[in-house]
Amino acid sequence: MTDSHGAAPTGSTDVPTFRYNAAIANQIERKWQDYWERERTFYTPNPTGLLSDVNVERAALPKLFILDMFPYPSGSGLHVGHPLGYIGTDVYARFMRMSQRNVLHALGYDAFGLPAEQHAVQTGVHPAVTTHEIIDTMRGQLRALGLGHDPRRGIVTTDVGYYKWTQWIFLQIFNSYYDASTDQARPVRELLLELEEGIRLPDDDGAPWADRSDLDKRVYLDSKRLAYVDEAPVNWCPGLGTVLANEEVTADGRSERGNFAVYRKPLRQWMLRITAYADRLVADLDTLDWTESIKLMQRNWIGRSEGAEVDFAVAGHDATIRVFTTRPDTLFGATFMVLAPEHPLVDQILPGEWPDGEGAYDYPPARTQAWRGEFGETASPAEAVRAYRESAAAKTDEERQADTRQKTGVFTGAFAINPTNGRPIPVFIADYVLMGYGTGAIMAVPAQDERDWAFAEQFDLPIVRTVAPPDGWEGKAFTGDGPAINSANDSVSLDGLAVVEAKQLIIEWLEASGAGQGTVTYKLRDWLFSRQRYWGEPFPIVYDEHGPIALPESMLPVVLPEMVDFAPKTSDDPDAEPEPPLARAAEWVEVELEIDGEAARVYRRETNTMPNWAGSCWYYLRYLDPTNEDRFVDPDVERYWSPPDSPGTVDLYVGGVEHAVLHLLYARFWHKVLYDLGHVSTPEPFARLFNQGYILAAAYKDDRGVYVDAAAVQERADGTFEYEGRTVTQEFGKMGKSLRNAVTPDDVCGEYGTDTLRLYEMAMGPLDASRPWSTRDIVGVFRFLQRLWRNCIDEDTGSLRVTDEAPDDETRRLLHRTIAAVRNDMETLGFNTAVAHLIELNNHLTRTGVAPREVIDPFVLMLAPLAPHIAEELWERLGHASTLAYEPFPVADAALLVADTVEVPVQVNGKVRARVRVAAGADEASHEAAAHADERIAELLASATIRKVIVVPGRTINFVIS
RNA sequence: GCGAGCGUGGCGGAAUGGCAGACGCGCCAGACUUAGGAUCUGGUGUCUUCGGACGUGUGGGUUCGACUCCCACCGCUCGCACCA
Repeated sequence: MTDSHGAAPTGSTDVPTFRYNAAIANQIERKWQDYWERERTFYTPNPTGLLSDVNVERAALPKLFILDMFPYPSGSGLHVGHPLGYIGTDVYARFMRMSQRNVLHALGYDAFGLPAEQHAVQTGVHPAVTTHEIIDTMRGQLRALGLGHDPRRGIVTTDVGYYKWTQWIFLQIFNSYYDASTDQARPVRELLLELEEGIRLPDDDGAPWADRSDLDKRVYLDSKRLAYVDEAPVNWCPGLGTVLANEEVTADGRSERGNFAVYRKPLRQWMLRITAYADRLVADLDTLDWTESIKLMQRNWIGRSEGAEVDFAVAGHDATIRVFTTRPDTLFGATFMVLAPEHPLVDQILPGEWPDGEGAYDYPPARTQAWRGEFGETASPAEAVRAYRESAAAKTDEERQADTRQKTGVFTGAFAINPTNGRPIPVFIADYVLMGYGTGAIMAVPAQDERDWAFAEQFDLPIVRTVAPPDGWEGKAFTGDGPAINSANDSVSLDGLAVVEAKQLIIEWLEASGAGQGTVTYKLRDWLFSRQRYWGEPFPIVYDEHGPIALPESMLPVVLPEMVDFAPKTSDDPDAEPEPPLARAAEWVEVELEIDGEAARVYRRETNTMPNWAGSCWYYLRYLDPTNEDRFVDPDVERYWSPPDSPGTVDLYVGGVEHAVLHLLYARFWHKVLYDLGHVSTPEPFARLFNQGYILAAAYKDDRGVYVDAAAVQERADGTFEYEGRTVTQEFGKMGKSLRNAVTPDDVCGEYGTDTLRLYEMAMGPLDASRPWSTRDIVGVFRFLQRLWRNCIDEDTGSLRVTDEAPDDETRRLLHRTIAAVRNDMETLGFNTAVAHLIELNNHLTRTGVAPREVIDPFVLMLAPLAPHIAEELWERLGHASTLAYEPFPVADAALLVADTVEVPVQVNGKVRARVRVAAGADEASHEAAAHADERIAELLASATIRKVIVVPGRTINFVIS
């Protein structure tokens, strides 16, 4: 503690003994944190089960589930930015407890994953050890913030008792398939039953079900599961020895952690069939109370687009190229095709030599020459294709991005047939077509697509407009709506139709002629779910010689084996093969089991582990019933907290926008699977989502561009900044270790107390806005608490100053206006204005110099959600025997909200010229009369013609004159 | 490039289409003080000939009345980035 600020304890001589300062605040805070723990104040009752022992009468109240995005325990500790959301939810939770709701509010820890593992690798200390040390430290820091969590529900995802159920949910996913006819997940065993009974036929081209071998049947069923093994190109990071999720790779293709190179490499990996839910994940967004921007990000990520698949025959080959297009109406204008460079069909359709002259249909030789572009000198299409692929592969991502204007590609020598008119059109490969989207091939319609236009210009390709641009159109591609032109053949004519109608008609024609059909495509891909890491949940899967087998539920949990050497095998060789650390645990991997009554035999365990996201997909459900050893959550408990009429289990979910897509999408997916299988009663996990802003802070760079310790920077008189005598430049950024601008809650609590920190974080701006931290400003709310304390407690004697005298009328009315305002602010998470209203009321009491109990009692209750420790202390000193946590929040007396008289501004031509007092509820005529009675107004109106008078009773009077 | 959001004092921010700048910081003055970077009291948008005039990024519009609604532009932030 320093000798600066009013926080200095009773060291100097003339500071009153009982003044509210940091020492007294800290003492009060510790006292009440101990009280809440001892009295189990925030134990939230379940209606049944193990957690129905305390406060059980409250389970009869309507439930409210408030959730924070739980923290990842990080070695660098907490700064004041981290708890912003936690304080916000705590204030709301405390308010709702006082509003007679049974509030569930808890905080667990998301502790599996790469950061902890890397830290462990670097220090050589096992991640289980460091993780628990860090969690203990964080629990201490968060306890000091006075958060009213139910401590029994604070699960840790790395505890066996938790991840057993993560594995159990994986089994539910593995043992399910998506039934397109009922549009829901169903158990695979039901599919098997229907196949065996012939109710359903296999949808592949294979033999009748009864004729299939057991192995064929197993392969078929495995191909239908929501969790399946597939070969997929993934982000392989040999420097970390693991594959990485897309979000763990930076924009320039390196690992977020450690900055190692990342390569695309096809590997056999576990995938979860999230794409089966794409439509529902989009559609159900409409039922959620989330910000539009987050919904939009999810919609964009899922990337649903409607269109058609069209088959183009390849001239001279027994092959067809299937394309996806959102503009089937422009099919008549498709003058060439483009395949992704790695499209599997490319090598099949390459002719032996360049088709010039005769072999190039009607295209003149000058043109076909141009199509070869920079590869014009190559001897054959095959060589040109090889050269182009090499040049494309050599490009970095940055070069590719810079190239978005300049199209590159090469003619394959092959021609395809436009199904509308039989015209042969050249087939190209180009890297602006991506293998991973649609079918990896496009029909190019330069007249209606800017990219295709650019390519056509580059390679001298024909352009045929099939949508008439508006008169005077001087642009290139026209992507807007307009009547179709040049779009007719013997069996169909789109000419004159608008885009929507044309699409519909051409799809009918495509389907009738067998050349294609309407379809929907998504940008969303199945979720790559395995990692070559040690520090994650093991899969409940073993292998026999044919493939994966799910362990029965009775064999859970599959415990992560203790390993001394848990480090991944790393290298700088892009061709190195991943080696999961668990593969080295030989005794664990080889396991003899009796599965499903089969004879005991040796299996190999799955050695990949689950990604970090798995544990966070369902933690909110475990909060409901954290100690249940028989179920992931008891059905009765689940139904209590997720009544079927609620749009989602969690009533309010608060967290940063950085999880807008991945975590929130993954969790919604898991929840929907559990919903389909009847394990949860709501179709969505999070009914309302609120994104809190970030706390920003000034950071300072020296002339080398290196960040210096912001706490040691001084501001000069001229507004510039210096650090150790050198000039540094200021910028603002997210608070944290890397910018060296972190302020810890421990610092603020030590200097002012936790209540001041809480109040400051709530007062500094709206919860959803990012705002710069300003240590200098904290003293404002500290003074507020100090004044409130002084109004209630004599600073010299410590005795209560509150009187039983009735407040004067003005004070009483102000109290009730404050109650109405604060209550409204609490309901709408407008904590910044709630604080302002309380400060106003307190300033009024300070001015009048009296503290009537009739005002102080409700004042303390209103303050309690924001600054609970000082509120509890004052509440006790006011003579109340127990905690105020469940006292009813004050209700304003409506009669006191309407004043006897109100001051109304009088405008002349919209400008305020005077204010007059009128009786509350006075009619328009009285308002007008009062205005005329005003000297200044009378003067202004005397020499003018009144054209109109607008009176909004209680609001304004406006004279329109000329 | 596309999409979304946001522009209010020196600073953080308030304002169901009806008194712009609540509340806080800072600043100014005063009180108490050996002292104050503690605490308390008062003041504080700009200009002003002291009547008032002007003020919510810029320009226009709707309205008796616009920070608020509409259009265009400028600036900042975020997301996506050849998605066919």
